[in-house]
Amino acid sequence: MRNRQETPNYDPGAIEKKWQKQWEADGLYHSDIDESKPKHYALTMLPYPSGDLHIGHWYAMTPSDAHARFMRMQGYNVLFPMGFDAFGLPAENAAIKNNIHPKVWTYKNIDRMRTQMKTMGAMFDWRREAISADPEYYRWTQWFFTQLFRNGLAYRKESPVDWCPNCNTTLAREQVWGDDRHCERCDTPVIKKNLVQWFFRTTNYAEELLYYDGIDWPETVRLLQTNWIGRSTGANVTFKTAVEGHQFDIFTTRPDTLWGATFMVLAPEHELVSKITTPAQKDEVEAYVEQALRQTEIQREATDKEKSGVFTGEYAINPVNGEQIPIWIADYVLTTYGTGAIMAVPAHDQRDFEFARKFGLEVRVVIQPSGVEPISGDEMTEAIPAKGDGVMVNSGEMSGTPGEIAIQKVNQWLEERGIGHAETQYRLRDWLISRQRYWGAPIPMVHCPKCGSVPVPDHQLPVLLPDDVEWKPTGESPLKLHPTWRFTTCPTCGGEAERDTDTMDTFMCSSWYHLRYLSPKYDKGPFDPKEYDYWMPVDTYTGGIEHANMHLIYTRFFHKACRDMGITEGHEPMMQLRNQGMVLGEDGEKMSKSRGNTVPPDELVQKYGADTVRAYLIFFSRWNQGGPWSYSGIEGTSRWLRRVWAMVLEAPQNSGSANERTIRNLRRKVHQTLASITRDYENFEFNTIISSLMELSNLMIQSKQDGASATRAWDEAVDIYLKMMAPVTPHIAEELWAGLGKPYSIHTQYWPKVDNEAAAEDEITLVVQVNGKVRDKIVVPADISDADAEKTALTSDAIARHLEGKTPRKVIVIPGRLVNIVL
RNA sequence: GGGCCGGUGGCGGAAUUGGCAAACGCAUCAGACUUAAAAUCUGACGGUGGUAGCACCUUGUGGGUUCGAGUCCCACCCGGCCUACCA
Repeated sequence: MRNRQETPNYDPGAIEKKWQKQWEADGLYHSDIDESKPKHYALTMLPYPSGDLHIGHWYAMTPSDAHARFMRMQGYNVLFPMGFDAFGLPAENAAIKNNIHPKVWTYKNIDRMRTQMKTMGAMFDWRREAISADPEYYRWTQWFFTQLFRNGLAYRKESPVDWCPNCNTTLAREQVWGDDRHCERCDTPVIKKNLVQWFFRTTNYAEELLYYDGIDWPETVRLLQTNWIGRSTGANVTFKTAVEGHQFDIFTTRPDTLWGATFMVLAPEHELVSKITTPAQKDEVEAYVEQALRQTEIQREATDKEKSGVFTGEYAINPVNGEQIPIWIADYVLTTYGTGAIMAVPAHDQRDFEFARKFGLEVRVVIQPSGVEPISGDEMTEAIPAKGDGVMVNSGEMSGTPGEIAIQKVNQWLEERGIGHAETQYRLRDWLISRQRYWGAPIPMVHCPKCGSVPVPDHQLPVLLPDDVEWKPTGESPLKLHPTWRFTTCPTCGGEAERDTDTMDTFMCSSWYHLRYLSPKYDKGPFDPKEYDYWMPVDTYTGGIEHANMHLIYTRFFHKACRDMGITEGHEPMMQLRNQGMVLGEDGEKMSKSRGNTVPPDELVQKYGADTVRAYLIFFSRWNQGGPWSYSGIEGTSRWLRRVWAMVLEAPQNSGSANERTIRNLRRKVHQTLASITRDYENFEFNTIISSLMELSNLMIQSKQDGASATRAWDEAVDIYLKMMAPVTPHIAEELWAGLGKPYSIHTQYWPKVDNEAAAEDEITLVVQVNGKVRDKIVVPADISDADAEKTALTSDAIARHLEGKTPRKVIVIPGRLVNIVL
């Protein structure tokens, strides 16, 4: 109020535009190879150009940007690129709805979102922008496909696959969610279809993907991936049918229960079913198979469904004891896992138990748990899981083997007899890559009646996506309906051939975008090796945890496959991963248009400025946790920035000189804050960065009132303060920095160093407890000895009152903190 | 059913990783400034009792370890996420 005349108002709209222009004009955020500096590749997951920048994008990108800026001030040459994951279904859906070409829709959205993103003031190097729908980008996506094909990592097969009837396309296993098995994009329950599709051999890497050596990834992501990959160990055992001697393998995690197998179960789709079924059972079996297949088509539903199945009429010989046991078929056995056939041990497996009880099959106990009465198969009401503490019984010569060594011993026994061998199974499936949609990178393969599937040669890439296509979904690939596009000649024999009319899963595009950023215009390969050698691997990667089992698995697979093909180096693409949580609406619910609880970032920027929005987003909660938005909360952050503005610019009310104690306290707080904020930036703990800055400005404002503003300590405090806030609130920091006549730009300054002497406390508050209860607080010199601390504590009046004349049994002294007197 | 994460004032959240619970902010209340309002500034603000010094209670519940537990261990309750006939 007093200084309105001379102090300009904080006008974020004006200063933010000004500096964004200046930074762009100066190329302040261009990052080029510089061998004299250590490099830091900071990456945040690229957005899909949905049309509008969402507050979630701000939430994801702001801390990523702040951390990148911090690293830059730490002396690193930082690369922080941005681009667009531009292929994908929403473009087609919007196209259908509004009758606008997917390409037009997508590129219009990109322009809009790029403009919006620039208002964030992030240090993106836009020269490195990559857009996955550009032909110069997907040329290399296609090139990678042909590389994978040539190296045996891409193959084509017919199989029952997940089909989304709404999106009219197949999906990868990872893109089918929830207990009702719905489409990840549109929530429609998926159905099964038998189709010929392209797959990548992700399962080749199942084992290696379980190792996270040398990378710093959150425990939760590693756990999600580990569970998804689903490693289980056991044995494969070969059985024969009794009559015709057909061989078939089963997988079991409990080979030590082999003697308890009282029947076998094949999946209805198992190839042996038609061969072994006896004439008497034929009608019943065929009816069941048909019903099971139809059911799969509708949906292989319901976990708590009643067991069903049919006897084939044929028996199997149990290789461990020569017994004949009946072979059934049942839909609780899946073709897609293991060998599609199991031995059933009802005494020790709940599913088998339910099946046995329903159909009156024998239940035979072969593992006797310790400390329990011998159990009888007839009397059991549920299966007794075979745990490690049991002992094998009713198992011929293996009887008496203790549980801890049973599996290993049986495996050895099986191997010696050539009956079976130890085996590891993974739940992970190969990655289904074909999509029956238009807006994607065409699969660069040609199908020739003579030569089979032939990859399009490198010099013919990219296989361009034609513009003149009827993209309305019919269940057929739109490219198939194009009058001419699919007809071509075979690259091998020159004969008439057809192109593959499917496009690739967009997760293929995003599996390597971090490589394209290195050199988005490079045309001799997917990336410039010079750039690769300098920048890779990604040092810090940030993004949502929802990608744990999709993008983050795919990109690791992709990198490992490329390594084995000699394209990349190292075992992992991203060294450090950090996940953000989710900003919820003010009502604590997930934001959605239908709920009406979305938060529009553009309006907030207009009202408060980008710096306030950035600061509030990282202040309101722990970043990896997320939480509800608050419109009144952001007012507090806005208030803080206005206070800082006034603190730096307004003429002091008290221009006298501060006393020594004020100066000492000011410097101590500044350097203590610097130490804790430095640690917070390093650890991605952003919310406490803001609260520490608020605390410090509260003290600085007080110091200023006490006459500190004409001192060197004050200048130092302001200098450090602006540098500490620069990564989070880059515009106001730059403006105030410039206003003080300091050299442009604050963002190229080095991070200040902590003065440990200044930060040291010379007095501490000694907490004195009696029997663990705080009874006194005494200010003492910081370097007080344990003995003196004890003496001081014991002589306090307040303590004496609580001692009631008794002699302490024990006194515990925690140096610099407290004394606990135990009576 | 299995796995994981979480539960701290009216609200969002801090807590040096076993050492003063509630930092910082929001909301609220009171006061200053103002003709008035906004903005700004000052103060109060976990609960109970007391004029007060102070005392007792308090981190989902119950137990345990420890001189000392929001933090470690055991059991349970609640909420969220993932997964699911995976043999």
